[in-house]
Parts: sequence; structure tokens; C-alpha cells
Amino acid sequence: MDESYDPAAVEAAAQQHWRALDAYRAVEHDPRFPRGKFYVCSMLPYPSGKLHMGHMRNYTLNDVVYRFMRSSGFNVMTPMGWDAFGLPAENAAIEKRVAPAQWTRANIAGMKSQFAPMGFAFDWSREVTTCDPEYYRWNQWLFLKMLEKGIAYRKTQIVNWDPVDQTVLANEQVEDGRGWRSGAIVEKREIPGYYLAITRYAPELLEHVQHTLGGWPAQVRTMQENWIGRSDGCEISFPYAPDTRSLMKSDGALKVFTTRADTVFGTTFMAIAAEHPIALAAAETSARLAAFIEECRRGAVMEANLATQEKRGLATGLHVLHPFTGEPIEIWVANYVLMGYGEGAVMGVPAHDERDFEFAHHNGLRIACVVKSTSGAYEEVREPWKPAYSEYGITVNSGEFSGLGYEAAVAAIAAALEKKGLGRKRVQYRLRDWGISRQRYWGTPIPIVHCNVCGVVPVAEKDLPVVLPEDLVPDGTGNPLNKDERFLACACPRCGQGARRETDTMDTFVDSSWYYMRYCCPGAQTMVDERTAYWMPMDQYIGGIEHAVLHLLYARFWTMVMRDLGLVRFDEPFERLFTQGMLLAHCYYREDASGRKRWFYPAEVEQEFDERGTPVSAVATEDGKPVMYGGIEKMSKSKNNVVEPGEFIKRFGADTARAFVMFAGPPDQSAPWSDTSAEGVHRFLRRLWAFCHEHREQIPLAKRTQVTDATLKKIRRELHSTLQQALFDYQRMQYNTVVSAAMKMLNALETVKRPDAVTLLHEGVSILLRVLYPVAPHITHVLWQELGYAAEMGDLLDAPMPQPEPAALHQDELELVVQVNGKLRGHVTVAAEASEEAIKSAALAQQPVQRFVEGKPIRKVILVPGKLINIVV
RNA sequence: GCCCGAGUGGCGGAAUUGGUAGACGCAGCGGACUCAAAAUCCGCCGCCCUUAAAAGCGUGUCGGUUCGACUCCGACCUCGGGCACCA
Repeated sequence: MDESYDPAAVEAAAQQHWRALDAYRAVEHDPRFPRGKFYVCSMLPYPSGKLHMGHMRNYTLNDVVYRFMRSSGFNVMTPMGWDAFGLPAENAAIEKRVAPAQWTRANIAGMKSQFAPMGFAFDWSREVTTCDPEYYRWNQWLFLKMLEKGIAYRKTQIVNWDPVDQTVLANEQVEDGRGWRSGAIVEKREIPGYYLAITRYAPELLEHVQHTLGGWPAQVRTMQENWIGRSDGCEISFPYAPDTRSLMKSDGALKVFTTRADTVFGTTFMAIAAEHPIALAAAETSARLAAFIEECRRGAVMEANLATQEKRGLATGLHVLHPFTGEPIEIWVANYVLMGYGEGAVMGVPAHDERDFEFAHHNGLRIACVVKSTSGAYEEVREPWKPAYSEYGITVNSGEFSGLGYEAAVAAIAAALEKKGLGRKRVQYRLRDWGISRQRYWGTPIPIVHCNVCGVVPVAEKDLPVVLPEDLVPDGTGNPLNKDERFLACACPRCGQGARRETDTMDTFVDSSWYYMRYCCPGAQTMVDERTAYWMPMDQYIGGIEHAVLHLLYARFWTMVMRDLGLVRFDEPFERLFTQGMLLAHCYYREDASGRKRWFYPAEVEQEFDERGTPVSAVATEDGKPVMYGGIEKMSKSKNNVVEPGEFIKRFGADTARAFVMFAGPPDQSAPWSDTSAEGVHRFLRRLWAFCHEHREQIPLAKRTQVTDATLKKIRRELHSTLQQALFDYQRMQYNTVVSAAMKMLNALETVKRPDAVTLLHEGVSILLRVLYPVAPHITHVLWQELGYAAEMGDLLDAPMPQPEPAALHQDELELVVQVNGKLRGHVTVAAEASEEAIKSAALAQQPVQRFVEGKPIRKVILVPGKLINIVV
């Protein structure tokens, strides 16, 4: 055994040992593990090129779970794969003139090699790469099944259009309303695309998130609940007035959805989206309206933009009739009404809705108060807006429905509407169907063929996969598949005539909706097989909080679809979910004349902080001139604030890297990266090594004897109570305090200064090594072997977690806190079984306590057993 | 704008979920060892007053509940995540 700790040698030896054992290959029904299977998985990474500290944190977390659960006797499996399709590969292609496939595969190879030194327990025989035809063929296959079931369907969608580059832009590619490369003002454009009917599953998705996903963080459940957004309300039809009737050449009605049917008599205008059919029809005869709609079309489609923009509208001059009074109501086109939600039209009730109020005020529309406040918060509605105006109350000025409370009014109005055939109660979800078409090259081809004779025809199942050519290089102007004859030309599956392939590809969220099921069954000739049934549902899923809604909802939906097709037998894919926080880093930029930002690497910048640690200014090292401080943001390639683990591992070793990222803070919270305290963790591992080296001869020879000495008993109690805390923290995945616990154990063991204490040392070190092992597996593995524990208890991989001994935790005397009126005034040591009376008099006998109690009557005494006594005077 | 989080010493954070605020570590200060440095070891380390002791203040801000609040409730401020084509 070397005298000093050499991480490189230790880690090479440990990894060689595990490699020789093929230690992480997981086998279904492995008889070595009586407690059954445990499937732990981290969200698969996008192969951006370099592994960064954020990845390190995620996968260390994953690895700690793996090792802890295996030490607890489970047949644990943890896989790894690559989310290999997506936009960044196309961007790299444009910039570097290299095919996305080539770039992606090179990145995968690079990142895989960066994983190697970390000692992660991945079962690489299960690797999934989503751009492999053998993977994405099943995306296509399930898509065809969904088409058959009517879950997948075709309809128009609104996208960001860059009129200069003639290309569809992702939201991310829109900066301040302009295309990121061309700088042109972005427009909205309607094109056909495929949707998946996730809204059909909205009730079940909601039901489970409210009642069955107990292993999920409350925060995520709330976010999903709000995202699905169930509203109970009414659908109301406002029949067309003659002017609208003649324009639309129909005697239809304008349908709206409202949660406030009780306010229907307060409707003073109707607001419709710019893309609404009535708006489009009206625009044909009105230049002003056409111009306004054109204006609404400008700008991107992001909801954050729509919600913050000034609410504007224009009257159409058309009318509908109030369903009860028959009064004509004017239709307005408004930029805040979304075509994608509800009916694309709302009834404007300015008296009781803040947005309508603002809109009416702005456009000089009538405000009709139809609800009377029950709390007397207002008599009449007038400027400025008060939140009380939208509260429930008693209906007034509402004809036969006046004088009713909210629920009674809604019930009565809905019943009356239903009788007239002008409405009914309905549940509306905020959730929208999932548009999966992308006008992009680097994704799963949508298996559809366009035939001049037969129209839109699905590819036959036997012709799957539709393989994506891997040698195209996009140039930023449209989808290169549109220019690739080899890909385009095909025969119509129905009539056999020459036809053309669909060139849209699928959203990459499709790939990530089920990869974790494919990990379970590498090489299967079907989408999933019986091995999937063994490992799924996943026991522990780990991933970033930024995926709380989209990915985690799509994956749940996809699972339900697979279940309904008979492919799997469970309802939910993820039993327990852990959302880890992100690693953040400082970022710096400079803006050029056109407003474009250039981001600097932290290494290119010198940052100055004031004495409170707040950044004050920064200059670029290259020219000494100031750069703008962009705050602390999530590590991302586009902001150049990524910290790579390579250097760090070279300096300190993988165990220090692992222990340090765990020690840095609670894993479910985001943390700013800083390596200043890494020294402390490394020092701890060196001390551990030195301590074991010092006792390398006594420990293997130790005999088990009782610890009777009072000082040693105290140390032993500390050891066992720290162990208890560590196990609790393992369970709740608070690994930062697990590392603290290991440090405390070493601190305690170092106070053993007696040569005859070998029993305690033997026990203590065996506990410490096993507690630290999941976090720092290499050093603990080597020490475990060197000190003879492996011979005694077997390989550390499968050595059971130690358990605290009740006898070791027992205390004869307790120190209680003494409070007077809730303020700490002293301590008192009493026998463990002392009576309340005895404790009380002991507490009152205390000098400082006397001083505060003196002369005042004691009103109450509160005793918290084993903790404190509070005297209230 | 809407939804979800977070805010504790100079810094990262702890407080087993209403019961001793600051565990564990970093940085800093003092000391030992050393010709010296590094490494290592020992001690101190929230603020204020003070020679010291004792008291007082203290978990973003303001208010409330409680014998007792970092923890629960209300309002606000700041920062972070998401908002459906980044992944």
C-alpha cells in the first residue's frame, strides 16, 4: 500500500477490477439479488460535443443511486444513450459544412470517452442512439399505429417564418422578433402538419398526477396539473346577426368557451383571433382589417411574447346576437386571443375580466356590471381595475337569472342554453395537442407519401424504416431533404405510381418519449419485449427540472398510447422522479453595433467582485476592455459558460470530482459552479488514505470485542448516529450531507488516540468506507481490499450497507436545552429516564434560569422529551 | 404576462420537516513543525457593545399565528426554471 494517495493509480486499479468482472452488466431475474429489480436512469444527454460539469453532476447522482441500491441488495440496472437528433447538429453543419450525422457520431465517441474516467456503472450493452434507423423505425411504426387509431392526425399549424432565409424557425432561433441569421422580422405562417391527440388523455394524465404519482416531487406535479389546466365551464354559441350571416354565407354561430357563464349578460363585445375564419373573411373587404391582421401576423409565435404585448384590437363592423337578449354584439379582432386555445374566440365581459376590462377601456367599449359583490368590495365597476371585480358574487341585470350565486347561475344558464341548442357545460383543457412536424432534416422521417392520385398515404409497415440519408449538409435555407431526389422519389404504397416522400421530420421529444423502454430490450425485433416488462416501470428517473412539463408529460402520454395498443401493461413509466437542479455559471458578453451578442468564456474574462462577493465589473483579458456581465445562467454551449471536467479530473481524480459535485449543495437545487472548495474534499480523501495507511497493520488483525471505555463509547455513538443520519440522507437523496457525514466519521475516528482501540477502528473504518463508497467508489474499493475487508465481507460492490446498532446509540444521560419564554437560557444534564418533575427542578436550579424566572409566576412548562424544556413566565 | 421554485456568516451550505440557527467544508486570522517554503497538525472565526463576563440583535423585507418560527399564514422585493419548434 502506497503511503500517499495517488488518485490516478487507485482509479485505474479499481476500474480494471470492475472491467474484469463485467460488473455492471444487468441480467433479468439475476438470482444473486433476492430483493428484485431496480431500474435507475438519467435523462439521456444531447451529444453537444463536450461533457460538462452539469452532466457530471447528473450522472454522479445516477451512479450514487445505482451503488447505494446495489449495496442494499437490489438487481440494479442503469443504462446510457444519446438524444442524437436535433437542431444543434444542423447549426454545426451550417457553420462547419459537415453532415449532422458525422458531427453527431464524432461527438458521441468523444463524450463516451469522457465518461470513461468517471467510473460510472453504466451497462453499455444497452446503449441507445436515437439517430440509428433501428431505433427510430419504431417511432415511425408507432406513428402509423397512431394514424390508424386516429390519435395522429393532420391539420394546419402556425410556425415562425423567416422571409429572407425562406425557412421555418424554431422559437430559439428568434431573437427580439427577428431571425437569428438573417435579422429579418419573423412572420407567422400556416402550414399543414401532424398532431398527436394528447388531449384525449388529458383526464387520465391529470388524474394520475393528482393521485397516483406519489414518488414525484410536488413541484413537478403542480406544474403538470397547471399545464394540463382543467377548466370547468360552458360552451356558448352567439348566433350570427344578418351582416355576419351574409358574409359567412351561413346561419351559423360564433362559439366561445367561458368559465364565467354567470356573466354572459355582461358581454359587450366579442373578441376573435386574427386567424379566425370570420376575421379572414372580413379582411377581404376591409383594407384596414387586412392591415391589422397582417400586423398581428408579424412577430413570433411564443406565448411569452403574446402575453406581454400591448392588447390591441380592431372592430370588424360585424355582429352576433346575444343568446338570451338577442341584442347585437360587435365582433372585434384582438391580438390577445389565441387561435390555438378553446374556440379562438372569447366573449368580452369588461366588468368582470381584467383583460376584457383593459381592452374595453382602451377601445371605448361599454362596461356592463352583472355581478354584485357579496363582500361589499364594490358598488359599481369603474376605473381603475380592482381584483374584486372578477370575484364570484350574485348575478344582477341578468334577466330571469338575476339574484343567483355563481354555481346556481352557471347551472341555470347552461340548462337554458342547452334547451335553446346554443350551448352546454363542458370541460376545457389548457393542454393542446402535440404538433410533431418539423420542417427540418436531422430527425425521424415522418413515414408518409404524397401521391398525385391517392393524396396523403402512410408508408406500409413492411417498408419501415424510412431511412434518413446521412450525407446531406444543410445551409440554413430550408430543409435539404426537399432537394434530395434519392430520398424524395418513391412509389405510392396504394397505387404503385411515382410519388414523393414527406420531408418533415418528427419533434425530438418523440425520441425521448420511450428510449428508456428500449434500454430494457437491446436488439429486440419488436418495439419492446418481455425484458421491458421485467424492468419497467422505472424505479427512479433522474433529470433536470427544466423537463418538468414537456418531456415528462409526453413520455407519460406515449406510455399510455403503448398500453392501449397492448405493448406494455403499466399506466405510468416513472415510479419515482428526482429533478436535479442545474449547474449555473457566470457569463459575459459584448454587443456589436447590430445588437448581436458575442459570448466570452470565463477563462477569457477577469471578473472583479466587491467584498460581499457581488460581481461589480469584468474585463476581457485579450484587450483589457470591459465586457457586460450576463449574470449566472445555466451552463450552455451558446453562452460559452460551460466548464469541462477534464482538467479537474487530471488535477484531483474522479473520486474528488464526484464527491465534490455531490458536496457542493443539495442535488435538487441549482448551484453556481465554483471550484474553490474542491481542495477541501480532496484533502479529506488524502486524510482518509493517510489514516488507513497508518492503521494498515492493526485493522486486518482486529478481533471483535465489546467497547466498554467511556471515551471510546462516546466516539462509537457518534459514529453510529452519524451513520443513521447518512442512511436517512441516502434515502432522501440529499448526498451533500452524506459527504459531510463521512467527513464527520473520519474526524471522530481521528480522535481515537489509543493503541488498544483496534476494535473500534476496525468497525469505524468499515462503516466509513461503505458509507462513502457510492460517492467515491475507487478509493474506497482499494482501501477495502488493502485493509482485508474484502476477504472478510466480499467485494465492496455487493457488501451490504452498514446499519446503526441501537445499543451503540443508547445514552444514559441526556443534555436538555432550558428555555425561558422560548429563549435559550441554559443546559441541564439529566438521566435518560428522569421524570418531568425532576427535569423541571433541575432546570430551575440553573443560575441563569433563576435570573430570568425570579419573582415571576410560572404559567406553563413545556417539555419536549430528549430535546428541551421551556418555562413560560 | 402566466405557472413553478429559491433567498441563512466573507463563500458553498446544515438544521431528520415547529424545538439549541450556522453542522460539514472553503476562505481568513493566530500558533506548532521547518534554514525557508509547500504539505501537515492545533486553536479562533455571525453582528454589536466590551479588557472580560453578561446582555442585546440576527435566516431577503414588512406584518401575523405560536410557549417557541429559517420552518406555518398574508403582502411585497430580488434571483432562477418553464411557457408548447432548444434539449
